Amino acid sequence: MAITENQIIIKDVKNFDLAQTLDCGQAFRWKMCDDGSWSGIAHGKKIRILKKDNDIIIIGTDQQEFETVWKKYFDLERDYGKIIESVGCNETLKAAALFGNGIRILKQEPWEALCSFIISQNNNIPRIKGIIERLCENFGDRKDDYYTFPTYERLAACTAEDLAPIRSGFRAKYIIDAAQKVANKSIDLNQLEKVGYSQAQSQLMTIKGVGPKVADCALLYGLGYIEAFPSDVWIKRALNEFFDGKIPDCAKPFGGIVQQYIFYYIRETSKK
DNA sequence: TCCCAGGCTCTCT
DNA sequence: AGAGAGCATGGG
Repeated sequence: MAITENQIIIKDVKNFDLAQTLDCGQAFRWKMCDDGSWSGIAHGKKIRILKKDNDIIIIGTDQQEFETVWKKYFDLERDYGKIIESVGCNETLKAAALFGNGIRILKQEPWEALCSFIISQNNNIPRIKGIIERLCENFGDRKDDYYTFPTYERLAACTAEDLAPIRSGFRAKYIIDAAQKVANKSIDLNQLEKVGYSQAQSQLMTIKGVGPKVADCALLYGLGYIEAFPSDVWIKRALNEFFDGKIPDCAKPFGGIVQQYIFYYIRETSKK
């Protein structure tokens, strides 16, 4: 790894395609810039990231922050090549994994993941992005030219009418219920990372508007449960069409990653 | 215009 | 326990 004043370079990173990872529907605050780099906000910080050959360059950070924040966020210590190899038990699965071989599962902040996927229900990705942008602009903290993701404390103090400007529809009351349950400690998100998948899922489902799918998204993208397998309309269609309704056994230990390969594969190949 | 979207709640069998 | 309507909003 090479370091200069305001950026770091990570040499020879495998299985990391920025577009595949940042625009595959797992996170909603990344934008591609005119020069092909990507700009995003996470953990209250804004960075730009780009790829040059097989090197990853992160602008707007330093080594200390990289070690404590971005290394984990971008899941850089996981060997995705090995996972892709081990799902060879099924030809369609293998094809999907190879097609999306640059996807990494981002380890997002638990509250942001939970809140974002509450917003995602019965919704489409462009509109999810818009709602989240308005949520941040209205209730996040301003930091020079951007807004952080709102805290649950801030949203716990809101009414559904207060959230009207973000135009989230019927989801507003769900956001508030989630924020209140986290704020008043009836749900401890940090604790959920340690209690095991099933326990964590059922606790999340005590929130109004959180069912198995939204819970699985929070578990996978926010709480580090790589075995969580969010099953939305796209995945259900794909499972029925290609996999007899359920994922092959060889994929189960890292179902969430495989789920993302399938999601990306069917959506990209169905584009006109 | 119309259909549908990274679903869930509520009600009625 | 299983099926189906309704939900807010707006992208394509």
